[in-house]
Amino acid sequence: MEVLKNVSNCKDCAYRTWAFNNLTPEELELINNKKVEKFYRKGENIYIEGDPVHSFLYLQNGLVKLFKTESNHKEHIISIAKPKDFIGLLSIFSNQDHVYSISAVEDSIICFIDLDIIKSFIQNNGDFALDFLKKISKLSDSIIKTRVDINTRQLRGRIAYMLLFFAQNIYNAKKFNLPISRKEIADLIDMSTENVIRALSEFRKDGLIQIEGKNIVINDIERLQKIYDLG
Amino acid sequence: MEVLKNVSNCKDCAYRTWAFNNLTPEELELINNKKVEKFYRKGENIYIEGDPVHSFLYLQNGLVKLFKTESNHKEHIISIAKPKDFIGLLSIFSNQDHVYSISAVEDSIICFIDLDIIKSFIQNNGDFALDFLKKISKLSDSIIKTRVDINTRQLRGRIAYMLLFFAQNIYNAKKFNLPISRKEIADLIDMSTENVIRALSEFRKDGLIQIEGKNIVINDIERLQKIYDLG
DNA sequence: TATATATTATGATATATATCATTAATGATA
DNA sequence: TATCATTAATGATATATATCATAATATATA
Repeated sequence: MEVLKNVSNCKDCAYRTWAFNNLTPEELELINNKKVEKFYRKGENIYIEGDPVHSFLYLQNGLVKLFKTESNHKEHIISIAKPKDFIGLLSIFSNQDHVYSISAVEDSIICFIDLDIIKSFIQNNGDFALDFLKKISKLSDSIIKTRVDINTRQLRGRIAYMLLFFAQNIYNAKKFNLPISRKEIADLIDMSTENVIRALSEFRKDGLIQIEGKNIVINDIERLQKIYDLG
Repeated sequence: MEVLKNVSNCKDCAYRTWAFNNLTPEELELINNKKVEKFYRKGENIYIEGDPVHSFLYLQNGLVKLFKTESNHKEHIISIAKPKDFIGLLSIFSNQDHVYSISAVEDSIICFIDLDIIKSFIQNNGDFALDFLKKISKLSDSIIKTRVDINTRQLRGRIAYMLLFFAQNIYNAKKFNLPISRKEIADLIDMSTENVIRALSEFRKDGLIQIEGKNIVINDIERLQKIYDLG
């Protein structure tokens, strides 16, 4: 991790329109002064389960995963956040400590804003509060939807989901580099690593995808969508 | 469904402390005048997927389920709400229409508050906004936690989870009446109905529980907890 | 009350998935 | 570059779960 020196100005931040559009110039100046931007190399932890909650985290660049080790020792990825996403879960507003861990899946730049500042904005700026709730609730519900989508399907449907997720949701391209390992895919879709590998090989043999290591090309997005739909 | 006439006063509502504690007397009076209490018989739908979002829903009494039919025709229960719970998902603040359906699992009384009123409170009452966000985020995250808890476990662990959920979370008793059918348990934990029945029979044979129809007595809560923990 | 319908229950069998074993390929490191 | 460690790949086998079939109860409805 590295604290960035030449920090960007919040006013010019490409993501400002996301949820910070309703701040007054003074409020914007305040977070601009107080925010800290940090760079994390792929694989680094941003925080781990049990760490105290201090900040509201905002992903500027890169890709991070939210994960947890279950009591049965299985590691589980709850969600993957992409640029413009608030990172974490809403419980930062109600919990003292983080319930999940977060680490960088790709080199990432994360913007830390003191949570008390966000709270004061909610308290004092009604337009911000309402808009913020809208934005943040969308993200929270999409995590729930993802879990349901995945868990009501079996292996092939889940793999199709994951491929479509990266192609459509993250990279917006048919050709991309898988940012996570086969083991991490397994932890994301709750299947064994071997079966993830097998399903990917199967999809390749069927001509649905080309895959060489982490390099993926999606050949037949419609058929992939159908596999997902039928589950 | 039946609109109740002898409505209770919000001031005296046992659940007011939950999230409406920071309202001014005038604001409280406003929701008291505008709220509508409705009675739903077991099995009735409160709303279905696609219905427009009008109200913030608050469960006064009874038990309801939030569910969805997937594209692969599997029905899936996302969560079960108990008294004092806000019902639904946060996306009511960002979506025009409901994404999931809700129906009564037991006879229930639901309090409908116009969503615009809640939104205006968020906009105009900072203390309310902050407290409301805290409360509502806790609920949202607990749904995510539940999905993870269930989906990282296999049949017996999931059944144990479900039994502990009703015993500890809903009824606070070792003896209770299962409010949902075996099929609904299956839809909740993403397993087949037959396997749910089999696991319950197995738990009975092992002396973990007594079960006769919907009537359940938990004999060995520690062992049940262990089955859940080991997954 | 009688009849139809849904729920619960259980066994047999098929299918899906996990686990174990082994090898190859890749990446990290001295 | 050589060595070690991790990841990926594949087959064989064990285990978990779903599906199909059938019967017994329970519940709803005419």
